[in-house]
Amino acid sequence: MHICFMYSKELLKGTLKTIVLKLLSENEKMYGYEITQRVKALSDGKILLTEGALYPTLHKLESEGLLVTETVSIGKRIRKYYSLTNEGVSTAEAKVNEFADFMLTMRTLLSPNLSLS
Amino acid sequence: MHICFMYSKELLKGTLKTIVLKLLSENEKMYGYEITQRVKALSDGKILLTEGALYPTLHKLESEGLLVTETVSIGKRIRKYYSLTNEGVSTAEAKVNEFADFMLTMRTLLSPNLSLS
DNA sequence: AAATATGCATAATATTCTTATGTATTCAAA
DNA sequence: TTTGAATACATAAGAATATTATGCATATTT
Repeated sequence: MHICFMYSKELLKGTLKTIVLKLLSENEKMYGYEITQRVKALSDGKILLTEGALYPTLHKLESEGLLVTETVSIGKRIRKYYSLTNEGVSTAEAKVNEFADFMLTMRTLLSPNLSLS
Repeated sequence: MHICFMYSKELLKGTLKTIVLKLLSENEKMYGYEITQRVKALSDGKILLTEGALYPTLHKLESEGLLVTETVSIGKRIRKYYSLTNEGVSTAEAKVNEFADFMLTMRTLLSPNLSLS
Protein backbone atom coordinates (compact mmCIF):
# COMPACT_ATOMS: atom_id res chain seq x y z
CA MET A 1 0.00 0.00 0.00
CA HIS A 2 1.08 3.50 -0.76
CA ILE A 3 0.35 6.60 1.27
CA CYS A 4 1.21 9.70 -0.66
CA PHE A 5 1.56 12.90 1.30
CA MET A 6 0.88 15.88 -0.91
CA TYR A 7 1.01 19.46 0.19
CA SER A 8 -2.22 21.34 0.23
CA LYS A 9 -2.00 22.64 -3.28
CA GLU A 10 -2.41 26.26 -2.45
CA LEU A 11 1.14 26.52 -1.14
CA LEU A 12 2.43 25.63 -4.55
CA LYS A 13 0.72 28.59 -6.13
CA GLY A 14 3.13 31.08 -7.53
CA THR A 15 6.14 28.80 -7.36
CA LEU A 16 5.73 26.99 -10.67
CA LYS A 17 7.59 29.50 -12.84
CA THR A 18 10.43 29.62 -10.35
CA ILE A 19 10.72 25.83 -10.31
CA VAL A 20 10.67 25.53 -14.10
CA LEU A 21 13.18 28.30 -14.67
CA LYS A 22 15.52 26.89 -12.03
CA LEU A 23 15.47 23.40 -13.49
CA LEU A 24 16.18 24.77 -16.94
CA SER A 25 19.03 26.85 -15.61
CA GLU A 26 20.69 23.63 -14.52
CA ASN A 27 19.87 21.44 -17.47
CA GLU A 28 20.49 23.13 -20.80
CA LYS A 29 17.26 21.74 -22.21
CA MET A 30 14.30 19.77 -20.92
CA TYR A 31 10.88 18.75 -22.19
CA GLY A 32 7.60 19.03 -20.37
CA TYR A 33 7.10 15.48 -19.26
CA GLU A 34 10.71 15.34 -18.14
CA ILE A 35 10.12 18.37 -15.93
CA THR A 36 7.15 16.76 -14.20
CA GLN A 37 9.18 13.61 -13.49
CA ARG A 38 12.21 15.52 -12.27
CA VAL A 39 10.14 17.58 -9.87
CA LYS A 40 8.39 14.47 -8.64
CA ALA A 41 11.72 12.76 -8.01
CA LEU A 42 13.43 15.73 -6.37
CA SER A 43 10.47 16.28 -4.07
CA ASP A 44 10.00 12.62 -3.17
CA GLY A 45 6.59 12.64 -4.78
CA LYS A 46 5.43 15.57 -2.72
CA ILE A 47 5.14 17.97 -5.63
CA LEU A 48 3.24 16.63 -8.60
CA LEU A 49 2.99 19.13 -11.44
CA THR A 50 -0.18 18.81 -13.45
CA GLU A 51 -0.10 19.11 -17.19
CA GLY A 52 -2.89 21.66 -17.12
CA ALA A 53 -0.62 23.96 -15.15
CA LEU A 54 2.74 23.12 -16.69
CA TYR A 55 2.09 23.40 -20.41
CA PRO A 56 0.32 26.76 -20.28
CA THR A 57 3.15 28.04 -18.10
CA LEU A 58 5.79 26.86 -20.55
CA HIS A 59 3.92 28.49 -23.39
CA LYS A 60 3.67 31.71 -21.46
CA LEU A 61 7.35 31.78 -20.57
CA GLU A 62 8.09 31.17 -24.24
CA SER A 63 5.85 34.01 -25.35
CA GLU A 64 7.60 36.26 -22.86
CA GLY A 65 10.91 35.45 -24.49
CA LEU A 66 12.37 33.55 -21.55
CA LEU A 67 12.36 30.18 -23.27
CA VAL A 68 12.91 28.89 -26.77
CA THR A 69 11.78 25.55 -28.12
CA GLU A 70 13.21 22.85 -30.29
CA THR A 71 10.96 20.06 -31.48
CA VAL A 72 12.43 16.60 -31.86
CA SER A 73 10.86 13.43 -33.20
CA ILE A 74 11.34 10.35 -31.07
CA GLY A 75 10.11 7.64 -33.35
CA LYS A 76 6.63 8.82 -34.21
CA ARG A 77 6.28 10.77 -31.00
CA ILE A 78 7.06 14.43 -30.64
CA ARG A 79 9.18 15.91 -27.94
CA LYS A 80 9.42 19.63 -27.37
CA TYR A 81 12.60 20.75 -25.70
CA TYR A 82 12.72 24.03 -23.87
CA SER A 83 15.83 26.02 -23.07
CA LEU A 84 16.52 29.39 -21.50
CA THR A 85 17.27 32.52 -23.47
CA ASN A 86 19.72 35.05 -22.05
CA GLU A 87 16.81 36.87 -20.54
CA GLY A 88 15.55 33.57 -19.17
CA VAL A 89 18.85 32.95 -17.42
CA SER A 90 18.78 36.25 -15.57
CA THR A 91 15.08 35.93 -14.78
CA ALA A 92 15.71 32.46 -13.36
CA GLU A 93 18.37 33.84 -11.08
CA ALA A 94 16.18 36.72 -9.97
CA LYS A 95 13.22 34.45 -9.28
CA VAL A 96 15.25 32.03 -7.20
CA ASN A 97 16.78 34.85 -5.19
CA GLU A 98 13.40 36.38 -4.65
CA PHE A 99 12.03 33.08 -3.43
CA ALA A 100 14.95 32.62 -1.06
CA ASP A 101 14.33 36.04 0.41
CA PHE A 102 10.64 35.31 0.66
CA MET A 103 11.39 32.14 2.61
CA LEU A 104 13.54 34.10 5.05
CA THR A 105 10.72 36.55 5.61
CA MET A 106 8.17 33.79 6.10
CA ARG A 107 10.55 32.15 8.50
CA THR A 108 10.55 35.29 10.60
CA LEU A 109 6.79 35.39 10.56
CA LEU A 110 6.37 31.75 11.48
CA SER A 111 9.62 31.27 13.35
CA PRO A 112 8.85 29.54 16.66
CA ASN A 113 7.60 26.41 14.99
CA LEU A 114 10.14 26.19 12.22
CA SER A 115 13.20 24.07 12.60
CA LEU A 116 15.05 24.35 9.32
CA SER A 117 18.45 22.71 9.32
CA MET B 1 12.21 59.07 -0.64
CA HIS B 2 11.08 55.59 -0.03
CA ILE B 3 11.88 52.52 -2.06
CA CYS B 4 9.67 49.64 -1.14
CA PHE B 5 10.71 46.20 -2.22
CA MET B 6 7.70 43.98 -2.47
CA TYR B 7 7.74 40.37 -3.47
CA SER B 8 6.11 39.52 -6.71
CA LYS B 9 2.69 38.92 -5.31
CA GLU B 10 2.25 35.47 -6.70
CA LEU B 11 4.55 33.96 -4.09
CA LEU B 12 2.23 35.11 -1.36
CA LYS B 13 -0.65 33.16 -2.79
CA GLY B 14 -1.71 30.37 -0.54
CA THR B 15 0.18 31.60 2.50
CA LEU B 16 -2.38 34.05 3.83
CA LYS B 17 -4.37 31.59 5.92
CA THR B 18 -1.19 30.19 7.41
CA ILE B 19 0.04 33.66 8.36
CA VAL B 20 -3.26 34.68 9.93
CA LEU B 21 -3.66 31.46 11.91
CA LYS B 22 -0.08 31.62 13.13
CA LEU B 23 -0.40 35.19 14.35
CA LEU B 24 -3.59 34.37 16.16
CA SER B 25 -2.00 31.35 17.78
CA GLU B 26 0.48 33.72 19.38
CA ASN B 27 -1.82 36.56 20.30
CA GLU B 28 -5.05 35.41 21.91
CA LYS B 29 -7.05 37.90 19.88
CA MET B 30 -6.38 40.35 17.06
CA TYR B 31 -8.44 42.52 14.76
CA GLY B 32 -8.07 42.85 11.01
CA TYR B 33 -6.24 46.12 10.76
CA GLU B 34 -3.92 45.01 13.54
CA ILE B 35 -3.01 41.91 11.55
CA THR B 36 -2.07 43.94 8.47
CA GLN B 37 0.18 46.18 10.58
CA ARG B 38 1.78 43.29 12.43
CA VAL B 39 2.60 41.48 9.20
CA LYS B 40 3.98 44.67 7.71
CA ALA B 41 6.21 45.21 10.75
CA LEU B 42 7.41 41.62 11.02
CA SER B 43 8.25 41.50 7.33
CA ASP B 44 9.95 44.91 7.21
CA GLY B 45 7.30 46.19 4.85
CA LYS B 46 7.87 43.38 2.41
CA ILE B 47 4.49 41.76 2.91
CA LEU B 48 1.55 44.11 2.69
CA LEU B 49 -1.77 42.38 3.18
CA THR B 50 -4.59 43.94 1.24
CA GLU B 51 -7.99 44.35 2.82
CA GLY B 52 -9.67 42.73 -0.16
CA ALA B 53 -7.77 39.56 0.61
CA LEU B 54 -7.70 39.68 4.39
CA TYR B 55 -11.31 40.29 5.30
CA PRO B 56 -12.80 37.61 3.05
CA THR B 57 -10.20 35.20 4.43
CA LEU B 58 -11.11 36.04 8.03
CA HIS B 59 -14.78 35.56 7.23
CA LYS B 60 -14.06 32.25 5.62
CA LEU B 61 -11.98 30.97 8.51
CA GLU B 62 -14.80 32.01 10.80
CA SER B 63 -17.42 30.21 8.74
CA GLU B 64 -15.20 27.14 8.85
CA GLY B 65 -15.25 27.24 12.63
CA LEU B 66 -11.57 28.05 13.07
CA LEU B 67 -12.14 31.56 14.40
CA VAL B 68 -14.71 33.27 16.58
CA THR B 69 -15.34 36.99 16.76
CA GLU B 70 -15.99 39.53 19.44
CA THR B 71 -17.02 43.02 18.44
CA VAL B 72 -15.84 45.93 20.53
CA SER B 73 -16.70 49.60 20.29
CA ILE B 74 -13.75 51.97 20.42
CA GLY B 75 -15.44 55.32 20.80
CA LYS B 76 -17.77 55.34 17.83
CA ARG B 77 -15.62 53.02 15.80
CA ILE B 78 -16.07 49.29 15.66
CA ARG B 79 -13.33 46.77 16.13
CA LYS B 80 -13.81 43.10 15.43
CA TYR B 81 -11.53 40.81 17.35
CA TYR B 82 -10.79 37.34 16.09
CA SER B 83 -9.54 34.46 18.18
CA LEU B 84 -8.86 30.78 17.52
CA THR B 85 -11.24 28.00 18.41
CA ASN B 86 -9.83 24.67 19.55
CA GLU B 87 -10.05 23.49 15.99
CA GLY B 88 -8.33 26.68 14.91
CA VAL B 89 -5.42 26.00 17.24
CA SER B 90 -4.74 22.57 15.81
CA THR B 91 -5.26 23.76 12.25
CA ALA B 92 -2.78 26.58 12.85
CA GLU B 93 -0.19 24.10 14.04
CA ALA B 94 -0.81 21.80 11.10
CA LYS B 95 -0.59 24.64 8.58
CA VAL B 96 2.67 25.92 9.98
CA ASN B 97 4.19 22.47 10.00
CA GLU B 98 3.06 21.88 6.47
CA PHE B 99 4.60 25.13 5.36
CA ALA B 100 7.87 24.28 7.08
CA ASP B 101 8.00 20.98 5.28
CA PHE B 102 7.13 22.65 2.01
CA MET B 103 10.03 25.05 2.46
CA LEU B 104 12.41 22.15 3.01
CA THR B 105 11.22 20.54 -0.19
CA MET B 106 11.53 23.77 -2.14
CA ARG B 107 14.98 24.19 -0.72
CA THR B 108 15.96 20.85 -2.17
CA LEU B 109 14.57 21.83 -5.54
CA LEU B 110 16.28 25.20 -5.62
CA SER B 111 19.23 24.38 -3.41
CA PRO B 112 22.38 25.58 -5.17
CA ASN B 113 21.35 29.21 -4.96
CA LEU B 114 19.84 29.18 -1.52
CA SER B 115 21.94 30.23 1.42
CA LEU B 116 19.62 30.11 4.37
CA SER B 117 21.64 30.73 7.49
C1' DA C 1 -8.98 72.45 7.04
C1' DA C 2 -6.91 68.87 4.96
C1' DA C 3 -4.39 64.89 4.89
C1' DT C 4 -3.26 60.71 6.98
C1' DA C 5 -4.37 56.86 9.75
C1' DT C 6 -7.74 53.75 11.66
C1' DG C 7 -11.34 50.31 10.75
C1' DC C 8 -14.74 47.57 8.45
C1' DA C 9 -16.69 45.62 4.04
C1' DT C 10 -17.84 44.10 -0.82
C1' DA C 11 -17.78 43.86 -6.07
C1' DA C 12 -15.37 43.44 -10.42
C1' DT C 13 -11.51 41.63 -12.29
C1' DA C 14 -7.09 39.05 -12.85
C1' DT C 15 -4.14 35.31 -11.98
C1' DT C 16 -3.06 30.79 -11.18
C1' DC C 17 -4.19 26.43 -10.55
C1' DT C 18 -7.17 21.76 -10.77
C1' DT C 19 -9.97 18.69 -13.11
C1' DA C 20 -11.55 16.85 -17.14
C1' DT C 21 -10.95 15.85 -21.69
C1' DG C 22 -8.70 14.86 -26.13
C1' DT C 23 -5.15 12.76 -29.16
C1' DA C 24 -1.53 9.48 -30.00
C1' DT C 25 2.66 6.38 -29.41
C1' DT C 26 5.42 2.91 -26.80
C1' DC C 27 6.25 -0.70 -23.71
C1' DA C 28 5.45 -4.29 -20.31
C1' DA C 29 2.68 -7.71 -18.29
C1' DA C 30 -1.19 -10.95 -18.13
C1' DT D 1 -2.17 -10.48 -27.84
C1' DT D 2 -4.55 -7.28 -25.87
C1' DT D 3 -4.89 -4.47 -22.02
C1' DG D 4 -3.06 -1.25 -18.97
C1' DA D 5 0.51 1.87 -17.73
C1' DA D 6 3.78 5.07 -19.14
C1' DT D 7 5.17 8.58 -22.38
C1' DA D 8 4.05 13.04 -24.65
C1' DC D 9 1.64 16.86 -26.18
C1' DA D 10 -2.49 20.19 -25.67
C1' DT D 11 -6.75 22.88 -24.34
C1' DA D 12 -11.23 24.10 -22.01
C1' DA D 13 -14.25 24.61 -17.99
C1' DG D 14 -14.26 25.65 -13.50
C1' DA D 15 -12.42 26.67 -8.69
C1' DA D 16 -9.55 29.14 -5.64
C1' DT D 17 -7.10 33.04 -4.38
C1' DA D 18 -5.63 37.40 -4.80
C1' DT D 19 -5.61 42.56 -6.63
C1' DT D 20 -7.77 46.77 -7.51
C1' DA D 21 -11.36 49.78 -6.88
C1' DT D 22 -14.85 51.47 -4.27
C1' DG D 23 -17.68 52.68 -0.31
C1' DC D 24 -18.57 54.16 4.38
C1' DA D 25 -17.13 56.25 8.71
C1' DT D 26 -14.24 57.99 12.74
C1' DA D 27 -9.83 59.73 14.76
C1' DT D 28 -5.56 62.03 14.71
C1' DT D 29 -1.98 64.86 13.07
C1' DT D 30 -0.21 68.84 10.46
